[in-house]
Amino acid sequence: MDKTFEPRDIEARWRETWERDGCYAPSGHGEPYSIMIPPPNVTGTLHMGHAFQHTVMDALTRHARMSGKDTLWQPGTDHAGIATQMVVERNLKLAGEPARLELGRDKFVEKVWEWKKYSAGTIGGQIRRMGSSVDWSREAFTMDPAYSKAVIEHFVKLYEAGLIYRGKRLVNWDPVLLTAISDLEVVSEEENGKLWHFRYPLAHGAKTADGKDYIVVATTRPETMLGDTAVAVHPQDERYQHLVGKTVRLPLVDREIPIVADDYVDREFGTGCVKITPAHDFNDYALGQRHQLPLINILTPTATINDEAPQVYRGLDRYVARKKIVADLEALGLVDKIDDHKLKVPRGDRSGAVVEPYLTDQWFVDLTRETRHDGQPGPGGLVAITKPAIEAVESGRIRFVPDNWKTTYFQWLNNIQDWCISRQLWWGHRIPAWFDDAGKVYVARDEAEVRAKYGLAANVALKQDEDVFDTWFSSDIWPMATLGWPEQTEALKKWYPSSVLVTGFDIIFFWVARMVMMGQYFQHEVPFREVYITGLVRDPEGNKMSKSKGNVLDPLDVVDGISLDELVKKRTTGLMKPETAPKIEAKTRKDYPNGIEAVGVDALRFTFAALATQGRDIRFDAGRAAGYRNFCNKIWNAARYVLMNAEGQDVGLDASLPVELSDADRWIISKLQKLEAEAAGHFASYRFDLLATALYQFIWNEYCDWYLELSKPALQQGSEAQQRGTRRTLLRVLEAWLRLLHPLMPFITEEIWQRVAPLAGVEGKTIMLQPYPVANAGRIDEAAEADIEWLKAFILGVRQIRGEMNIAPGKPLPLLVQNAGNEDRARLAKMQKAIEFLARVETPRMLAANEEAPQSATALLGTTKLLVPMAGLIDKDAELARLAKQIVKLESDLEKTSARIANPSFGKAPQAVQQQARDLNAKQQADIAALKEQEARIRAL
RNA sequence: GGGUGCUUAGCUCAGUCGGUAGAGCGUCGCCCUUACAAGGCGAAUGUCGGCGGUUCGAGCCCGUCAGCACCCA
Repeated sequence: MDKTFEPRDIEARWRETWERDGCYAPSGHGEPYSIMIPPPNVTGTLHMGHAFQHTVMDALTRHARMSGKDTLWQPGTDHAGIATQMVVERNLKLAGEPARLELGRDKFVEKVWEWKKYSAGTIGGQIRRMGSSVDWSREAFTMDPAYSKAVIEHFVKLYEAGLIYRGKRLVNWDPVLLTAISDLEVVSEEENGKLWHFRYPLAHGAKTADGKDYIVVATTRPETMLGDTAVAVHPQDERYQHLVGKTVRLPLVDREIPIVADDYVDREFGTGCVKITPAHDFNDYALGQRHQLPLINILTPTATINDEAPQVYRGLDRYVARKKIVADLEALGLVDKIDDHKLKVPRGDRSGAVVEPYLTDQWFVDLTRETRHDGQPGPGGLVAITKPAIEAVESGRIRFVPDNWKTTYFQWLNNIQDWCISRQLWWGHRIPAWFDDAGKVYVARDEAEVRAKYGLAANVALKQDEDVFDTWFSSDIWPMATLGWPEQTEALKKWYPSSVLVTGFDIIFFWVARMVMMGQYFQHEVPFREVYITGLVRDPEGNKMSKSKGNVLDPLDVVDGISLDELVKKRTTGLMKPETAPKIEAKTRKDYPNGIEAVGVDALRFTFAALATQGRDIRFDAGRAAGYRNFCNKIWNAARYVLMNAEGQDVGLDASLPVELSDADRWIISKLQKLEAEAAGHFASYRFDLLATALYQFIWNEYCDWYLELSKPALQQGSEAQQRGTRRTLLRVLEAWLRLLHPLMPFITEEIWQRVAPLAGVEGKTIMLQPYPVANAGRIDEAAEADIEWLKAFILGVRQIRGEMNIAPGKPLPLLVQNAGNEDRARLAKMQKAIEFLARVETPRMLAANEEAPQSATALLGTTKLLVPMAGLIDKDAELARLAKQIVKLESDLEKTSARIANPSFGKAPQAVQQQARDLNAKQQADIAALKEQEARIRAL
C-alpha cells in the first residue's frame, strides 16, 4: 500500500465497478426499503446542500442494503418550470441568440430540452462521483412520457372529482416573467418607502366632524388609486361614523365611490381611512367581496396602466404613473403630507420583480371547501385532500425527525389557501384543457378523449390551454409516479410507501405536504413513513449559499481542491449583477485565503455526516473537511500497519491451532460491540453527527492510539498463540469497523476491505453487500475493559510526568511503584510488557513496604504511587510546581464535593449517588494528602 | 401580530435519565519513536446569555428579561 491515501483513482475505480456490477440495484429479496431522491432541478449543477442530503440518503441506503433489505434509492430530476425557463432564456441572451418570444414556443422548448440533457448529465456525474448508490436503471424525469401521463392523470382525476376549478381570481403576478406564481414563491422583505396622505373630497357637501370637506387616506401605492372603488373606515371609529354611506369623489378619475365600514380597518394606522382597490390588493379584494364593490383592473400584464384609467396615464409604467399621480394631486392641493415609511415589498423569488396582485383566469386545486365547489354531491378539497394530509401526521403514520417540524406542517395546512397550479410558461406539462370558440372548457387526457367524452364533433374547433402546470403540481406525485403509478405495478406495491424522505425544512410546504396530499388521495396511503428534515448548508458566516451572493461551493471543488484564483473566477463569472463581483472576490479571498485543499469524497461525506446535527443551520467549515481528510489518512495507515503485520503471517485462520486472546484483544472486541450497538441506535434516530463522532473516536482514539500500540509488544514478544490471537483480532476488528464506516466512507473502506477481508476469513465480492455489523452482547468483557482502563491510567501518569518535564518521548525512564494493592500487582504483572513499551519505562520495580523512595516525580493511580526518580532528569522546582498545580486543582474539586455532602438534605439523594459522592470525596482527600506529603518531602530535600 | 428555534472553550458545535461540563479545529510545549509529521505525547482554556423559581442537586425542568435567526400573516 502507498504511504499516503490518494483518493482519486480509488474512487474512480470503485464507483465504476459498483455500478457495472449492479451493486446499486435492489437485491430482490428481504424487507423493502426505499428512498425517493428529492429530484434536483435541471437548472445546472448540484450544490453543497444536495451533496449533504445525498450523503445522508446514501448512508441510509447503504446501511439498509447491508442490513439485508431490498433497497431502492430512486434517482431522477425535476424540470423545474420557471427556474429552468429562466436559465435557458439567460443562456440565449448570453449567446446572442434570438430571445424566447422570437423563437416561438416549439423552438424554445427544443432549446430547453437540449439544456435539460446537459444539466441532467452534469447532475448525474456529480451524483456518481459522490458515490451515491442510486439505481440508475430507474432514473426518472418529471417530463418523461410516462411521468407526464401520470401528471395529466392526476389532474383529470382531481378535476372529475370536482376538486379543481378554473376562475378569475386575484393571484400573485410576476410582471417580468408574465406568469402567476404561488404565494410560496413570493418573498416579502421590508424596504424603505413612503406613506402618501391624499385628500379625497367628500361628495354632496358632506363634512367631517371637524368641518373639513375632505377625508385623508394614506397609501403606500398611489398609482392604485386609479382603481379605487371605496374608502373604508372602522365601524366603531367615532371620527367617521357619520360619513359611512356617504361618498367621495375620487380625484383624477372623477368617480364617485362609497365610504364603507369594515373592521378590517386599523384605526391607529394612518388616518384611519383606507382607500380600497379590490383588483390590486388581497385585503381590499376580500373587503370588496364583503361589500359587493366593483373590481377595476387598471394594469396590463407588464404592469403599465391600462385603458381603464384616464387617458393621460395610459401606457405609463406603474412607477412612472405613481410620480405623475402624486404630482397631479399635488397640483390640485390634494396631497396632505408624505411620510417616510417602511413597508413589506413582495417580490417574485425568481425574477426579483415586485409582484402585483392581479386578476386573471387560473386553475386552482380546492383545498378549503367542505363540499364540492360546483355544488355536485361529494367532498370538497378540505375534506378530501387537506384533512387527510393533516391526519396522516397527527396519527403518527408519518413521523417527522426532528419531531418539532410537524408544528410547521400543521400550521401551514391549518391556514391553507387554494392552490394556483397554472403557470403562464412554456416549459412544463401543458394543461389538458381545451376551449371551444365560445370559451367553454373541456378537460380530459387528450383532445380525442375530450371529443369522445363531451360528444364534440370533429369539426368543432378546440384550442388547448396555453398554460402549463406549476412544477410542484407534478413533483407532488413523485413517490408514486416514479414507481409506475397510475398502474399498480409490482414496484409500486413493493416500495410505496417509501421508508423515509430526506429533505430540507424550506420545502415542507412546497413539496412534503403536497406529496402527502396526493399520496393519501390516490393511494390512500402515506408516501413515506418518516421525514428526516436536515439543516441548510450555509457559508462560514452563516449566510445561505446562493449564486447571487457569490458564496456557493461546488462539492466537487472540495473533493478535488481548487485554487483561490480559480474559485474567485468561478464565483464571479455569469453573475446577474456583474457589479457585485469585487465584493464577492474580497469575501472569497477572506474565507479561503489558500483556496481549498483536495479532501476526497470520503472526507467530504464524513464532514457532512459530522455536521448533521439537529439544528437548522449547518455552517460549512473547510477546516473540518481537511481534518477528516487526515482521518482518512489515519485509517489508511492503520490498515497499512495491520497488513504489514498480517500478510504472509499466521493470522489464526486455521481453527485447529491454539489462539490466545490478550486483555487488549478482549478489550477492543468488547469496545467494538458497544460501538456496534451505538451505531444501530444512531441510524435509527438519524443522528449522523453522533455516528460520525462515535466512529471517529473508536477508530482513532481506541483502535489506533491504544490497540495498535498494544499489539506491537504482543507481536514482538508474545507466544505463537498470543501472536495469532493478536493478528486475528487486529484483522477482525478492522474488518468490522470498515463495514461500520462504509455507509459514510464507501471508497476507502472498500479499498482496504478488499485486502483485509480474506485475511480476516471473510469472503465476498464487495463490502457493499456484506452484513452491517451487529453487536454481540456475549463478547462484552467488562473485566478486560477495566484492566485496560487501568493500564491507560498507568501510562498516562508516566506520560504526564514526561510531558510536563519536557523529557524526550523516546528516553526510557526508571520507574518505581509504591503502595500497590494486590489487584495492581496482578495487573502490573500481566501487562508489564505493554507498560514498558507504551510508557517507555524500564522494568518497574515494586518498593517494599518499608523501603525509602528516592527523590521522585509522582503520579497517583488510585492508592498506588508511580515514582520516576528525579536524579539527572527532573528539576526540583519543576516538580514542586507541577505538584502545586495538581493540588490546587484537586482542592477546588474537593471543595465542590464536600459542599454537596455537607448539605443537610443530601440524605434525600439516592443511596448510589450519595455513595458515589462520598467515594469521590474520599479519593480527592487521599490524593491531596499524598501529593502534599510528596511536596513536603521534595521541599525538605 | 402569530409561530418555531438558538445563546455552552478563541471558532464550529455535541451534551441522552437532572448527579464532577465534552469533541473537532485553533493555541502552547516536547518529539522526524519502523503504520501515519496529513503524525505522536503532554498542557492550557468555561459567569453553560441575565435574573428568579422547583429540587438534596439545574447547562438540562418552570417563569421572566435580553439578544440573534428563521417561518407565517
